[in-house]
Amino acid sequence: MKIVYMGTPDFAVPALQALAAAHEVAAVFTQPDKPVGRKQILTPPDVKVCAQTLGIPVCQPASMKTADALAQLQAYAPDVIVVAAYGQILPKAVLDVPRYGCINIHGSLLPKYRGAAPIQQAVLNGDPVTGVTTMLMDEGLDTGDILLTKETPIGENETSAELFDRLSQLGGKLILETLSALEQGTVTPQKQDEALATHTAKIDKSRCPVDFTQTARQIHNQIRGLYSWPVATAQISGKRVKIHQARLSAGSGAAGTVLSLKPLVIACGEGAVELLTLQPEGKKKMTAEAFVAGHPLHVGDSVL
RNA sequence: CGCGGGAUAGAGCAGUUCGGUAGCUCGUCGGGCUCAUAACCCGAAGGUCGUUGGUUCAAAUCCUUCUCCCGCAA
Repeated sequence: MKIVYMGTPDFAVPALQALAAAHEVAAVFTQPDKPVGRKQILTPPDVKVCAQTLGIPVCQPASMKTADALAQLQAYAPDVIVVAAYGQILPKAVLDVPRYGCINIHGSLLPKYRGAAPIQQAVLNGDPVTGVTTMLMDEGLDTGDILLTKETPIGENETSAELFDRLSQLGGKLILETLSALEQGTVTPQKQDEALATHTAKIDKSRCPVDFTQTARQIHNQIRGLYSWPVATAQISGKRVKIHQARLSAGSGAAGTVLSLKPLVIACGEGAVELLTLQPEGKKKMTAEAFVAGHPLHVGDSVL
């Protein structure tokens, strides 16, 4: 099949690689290069870098709603368009271009977690299982008919970053299966059950501060769900500190109390968490052991 | 020139205001104690204090040049 691929961040890279190995990928559409970081260096999206190494033509229209972009797309005459974390809503005119339609790879088991941050949301909620879904896109937000799904368990200590990585690989496999099923006509699109649909908002930094009066499990889910971006934070020794990684620990006490320094264990509203990797404001990431070595912190102190 | 923090022993920090032979915690190595230990005790090694130039009898500390790292904002 002749494919046009639309995707932008690292999540969309494995699927592109999988497709390029098995099909003809005529072109890749991705977001324009954007200034990134403190220095505002113009950086190409991961998918663009990947497409270039594969020798696939890249288009970066600012919007797919323009006549120019549409014409550009039509010129490739794709049989199918595969979309993964592209970052733009596709207008009906685009959806109608390929005869097999537009297929989206989504990082959850739809209709659960439609929207922007399905993977992080699954970890934040402490879900035991999640997966990827391929669906026929329609004009709604992740509301199209489901083609195939693949489940995977979420590890007890797995972070969003790790799950992202695994799901992107799974997505690559699933899209290949989906395309061959489509070609052979062995898949029937299934309507989504609206009653079970949930939405996930984009993650922002307002969810970063940790409230140690919550249960250890809630806090643990928050920390691993927000890793590696934007990362949970807390006030320790008067400084704002990012908590990169932590895990559940035995022990209990008044919420926010330091129960031990080696390892660094903090009591929560219920249970306790062991902090593993920290980063004070203006400093580099460091182990909890290193943090304790240079900061006035004692057993019995409170970090609330 | 968006705002701000930082660069001192392998790691994390103090010392910089008020210049005067570099210190703390941890780690490492050696020894001791112990049935034993990630615990405890004793001892040791390890730093041209990010770079350039300057002021001074004397600079981690004051002035100057540059480099790099990071937090926030976008």
